[in-house]
Amino acid sequence: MYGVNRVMEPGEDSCDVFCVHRERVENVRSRLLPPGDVQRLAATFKVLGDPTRIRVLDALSRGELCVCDLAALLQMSSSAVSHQLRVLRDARLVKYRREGKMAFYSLDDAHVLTLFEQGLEHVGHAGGGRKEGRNR
Amino acid sequence: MYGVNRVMEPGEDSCDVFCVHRERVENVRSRLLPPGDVQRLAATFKVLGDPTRIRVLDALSRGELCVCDLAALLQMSSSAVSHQLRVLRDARLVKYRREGKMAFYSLDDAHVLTLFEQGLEHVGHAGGGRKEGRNR
DNA sequence: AATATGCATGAACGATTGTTCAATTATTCA
DNA sequence: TGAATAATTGAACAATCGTTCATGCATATT
Repeated sequence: MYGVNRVMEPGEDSCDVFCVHRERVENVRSRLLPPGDVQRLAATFKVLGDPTRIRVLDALSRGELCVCDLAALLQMSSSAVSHQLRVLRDARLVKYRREGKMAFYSLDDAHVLTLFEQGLEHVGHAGGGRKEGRNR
Repeated sequence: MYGVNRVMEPGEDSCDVFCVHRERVENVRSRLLPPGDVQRLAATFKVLGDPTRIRVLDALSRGELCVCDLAALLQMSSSAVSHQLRVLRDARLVKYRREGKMAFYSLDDAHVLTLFEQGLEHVGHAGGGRKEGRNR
């Protein structure tokens, strides 16, 4: 098939590991994401990778809510909510608007909801309980 | 506007936190994702939330590779790669095919690439270096 | 059968994470 | 001005994560 189990030449550019489909690897290497993108991408997904933050985003997917609304809704302290909101804010997943002493949070843009839905598609939303398509 | 800063009645269903836009919260509460979906969604994103695993998926986005290819390409031990591949496999993000003593890994389905691209859109792939659209 | 290879796994370590508790800032109302 | 309220912040803790190192298990080669 390909050049399986190629043995590396003595003088050749050594890269620590042998036993490689060389052409294929070189081809892929030239098209890898730049490190900056890798970091940013991983950072974004990492922020999404917490149940509490998912619940926050899910709550906000219907419209803006203030911190104490979120705290009441999710049954957690406003401190905990606030900490998570900061993380979400730093990742530009939510934005906020101040009105008096309250802060109203909402999803930052459409990408967030799309990511959300794509994720749900992947896990197959097999849990039931809510209608498909999230009708909104 | 809404019923801001409503005071909770003495006999009323207490939920730990006050100061709520009650109708709004109740409305949202009835449409929240079921806990199972929340967990699965967070678990999937958590797996995606690591630079090494992003690099693995990025490498596999061009086609299947064996473990030692990945190790050479990403300059890491095959043990580390194998561990991460197991995590990715458990999350159904990659699948594998055995051929002799080699294991060829590839992305599990189209959702993975879509999630990937959506994530890139969110971070704005500001790093440059690779053409937009990933032409594939 | 004995050796070598490609990969998977378990234990263990340092590093990071999310929560709680306490204190602080900023705004509203009396 | 002073008290009350909404939210933010910092320190600290247990829990989780990703890597390394060592070992185990198949398959292939001699």
